[in-house]
Amino acid sequence: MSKAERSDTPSGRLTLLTLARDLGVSRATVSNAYNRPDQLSPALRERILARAAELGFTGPDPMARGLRRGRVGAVGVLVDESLSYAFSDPTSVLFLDGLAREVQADGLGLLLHPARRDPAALQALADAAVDAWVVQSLPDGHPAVDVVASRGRPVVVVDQPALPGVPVVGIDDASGATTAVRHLTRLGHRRLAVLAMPLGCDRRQGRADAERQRTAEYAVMRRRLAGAAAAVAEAGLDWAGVPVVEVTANEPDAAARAARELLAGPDRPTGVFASTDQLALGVVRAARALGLAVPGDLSVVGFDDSPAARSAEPPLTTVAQPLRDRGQRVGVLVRAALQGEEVGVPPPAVVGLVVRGSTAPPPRGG
Amino acid sequence: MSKAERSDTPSGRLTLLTLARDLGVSRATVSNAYNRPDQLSPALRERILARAAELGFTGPDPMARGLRRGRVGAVGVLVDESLSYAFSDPTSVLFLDGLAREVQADGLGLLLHPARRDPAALQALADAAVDAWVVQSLPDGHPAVDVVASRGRPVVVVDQPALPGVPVVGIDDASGATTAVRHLTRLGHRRLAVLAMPLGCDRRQGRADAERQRTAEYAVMRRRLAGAAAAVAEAGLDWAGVPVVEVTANEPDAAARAARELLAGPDRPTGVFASTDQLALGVVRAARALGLAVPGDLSVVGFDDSPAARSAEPPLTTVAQPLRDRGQRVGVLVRAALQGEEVGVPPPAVVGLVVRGSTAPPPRGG
DNA sequence: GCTATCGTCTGGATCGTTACAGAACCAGGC
DNA sequence: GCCTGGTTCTGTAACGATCCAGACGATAGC
Repeated sequence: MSKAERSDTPSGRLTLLTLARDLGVSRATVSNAYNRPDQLSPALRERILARAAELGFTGPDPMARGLRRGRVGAVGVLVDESLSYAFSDPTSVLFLDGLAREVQADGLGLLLHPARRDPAALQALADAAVDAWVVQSLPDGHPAVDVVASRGRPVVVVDQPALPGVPVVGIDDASGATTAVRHLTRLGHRRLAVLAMPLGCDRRQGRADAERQRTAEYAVMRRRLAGAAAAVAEAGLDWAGVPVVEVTANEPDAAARAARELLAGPDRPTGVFASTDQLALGVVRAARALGLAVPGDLSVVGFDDSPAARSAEPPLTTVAQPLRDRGQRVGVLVRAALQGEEVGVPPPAVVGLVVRGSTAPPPRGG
Repeated sequence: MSKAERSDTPSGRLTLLTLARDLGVSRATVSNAYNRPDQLSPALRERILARAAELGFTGPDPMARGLRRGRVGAVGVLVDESLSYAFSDPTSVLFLDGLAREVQADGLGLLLHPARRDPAALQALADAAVDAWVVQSLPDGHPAVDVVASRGRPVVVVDQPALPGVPVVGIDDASGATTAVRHLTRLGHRRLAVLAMPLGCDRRQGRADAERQRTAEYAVMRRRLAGAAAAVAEAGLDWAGVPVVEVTANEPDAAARAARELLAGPDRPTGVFASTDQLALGVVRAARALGLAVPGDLSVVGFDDSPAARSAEPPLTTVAQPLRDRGQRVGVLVRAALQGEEVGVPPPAVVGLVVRGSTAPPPRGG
């Protein structure tokens, strides 16, 4: 027996060694009983497991195993700012669900960390024990992204920000937005407006000028606005004349507040492109509060095709993106990367317009 | 120099040792540069950190540190079945948000694991590297609960199930339900009905008889039903005559489906106690679809006081429990337990009825 | 000048596991 | 009898860090 084997500490904690000494076998054998059943006789394995249960030993220590194997069984997920936001946004919820479902096949859990900017939070990210990181829809240049990217573990980005050499799972936001706005112009709408999610971290509310649109920190919004602009130009209209209203948060309430003044004016729009379904729901609510009929007086197009869009009253015309699928696709990439495969950047998923009840031709007088 | 120090592997990976050799100092000193700045001269520390940045060394390996220190910086959260459920339920969302906010002060993240029953999933739980577990509202006797409880780490349970020696953060469900139903009886309602969340894992839908109520796997529902029964008895009514309808999921849609048949009958109730706000929202929706006015024809009381209850139309009368606070309280317990403090079972939080617009005296003819 | 104290830094032990090379044993074939 | 091959088990060396007791100078106090 080696020195270690002979050591006779009373050992409050239960370890492989405890068990091995108790049974008079080597640590390696106990380890094999758990990890490689084919490496020892079934009889001995049975004996080991039985004695383990007796002593209350519940298996190898996860951290020690993690160190040795280089795996902990956790996928880090960097979500925007507060968890409640990540949980309130249906897009995000379905994404996380899809991701969790996919990675749980490998026994992986999701380690959620909000992407805060303070040093303590950044340090916590650097210290987080994960096998890979998923960065979910963060603004360009967020310091937390650099931290996780520098840890040398596989990284998969969702939507944004683009990182050199890092696969991004996303959709063709621009063409989705173009389709949405084109739907409105083809219906005959000439007075349009756009509702935008936050364009920066400063939580501004109100008209976003061209400069603000161009310098938006969220790439997704930059792309959707650009797509919308393209459709507007295509219809022979002036993009500068289309009010783009930035909302403080991607929530119906905030959108309703923002939409109220937009719809109260004299030259109110007849067609609104809301860049997410959450915003679209708010627009519909505001319209109703002002006595406007949707789609009679006002057409609203959303984006995402969240569950709420389907069950809304009226059901929302929206750009459909495969929400839960995205999570799953990210999970597939993560699993592949963890198996050492080189993963390329997948092409953006296709999006298509789903026409429902929230859009119609503009009112006669409009 | 020791044998280890002399070792001249090319070392693809960057470790403390790499850096120490490069700088001609000991591993301990490099470690101190990161963890105990007061243990070495500022000049040397600066030199170490600078060189680390140069070489691209981003700090000590989290797993090795985890093994040595006995901490990984993760709180495991065992959530019911699928993550999307945990994310869709506002109760759960606010709870998780409160928990995350609290524990992030210690740099802890939330490791989410769905509580599945298959062996692979249970194994994944046993192998999860966490400092503590939070069990969120699981049915009695769920095998996953045993697994996490047996790992020897601190455990805090939310609502249910009760575990010997484990602190539970919860509310006085029974008295909350009693208050809610009493509110209806005091308004003069005599024909009552109750909507219940799932009582078991078998996702049944329909009337739940006394036996089913008594043997419900979810303690929270057992308590709320018992509380409701008490109020009914108090009003001199027969609990057996009050239909208790079990809904397949805690969602407005499912509740609306279940409520439809309840409200369609000839002797439809004039007052419904929905055991969660989600269910209450569904009842209101179903009532409206049937042409019943709330609260004119039907009074509805919810439970939880979720954000949706406040902004619903009409705003829901409901039993208010401090949702985000609960998360924070759990976080406090977890942090305390991790600091080695003995944590007792805190008393259940107080709940109170918030009377809003969804309740009124029964219609005259009723 | 001699000890006590302080601030810095080092070496070795340790955390609990898994990977790997090889020992011990048995059976079978020539 | 000797070699080959297979199964089963052992011992040692990592994995990458942190903790702790002490070494080493320099400074201060007497």
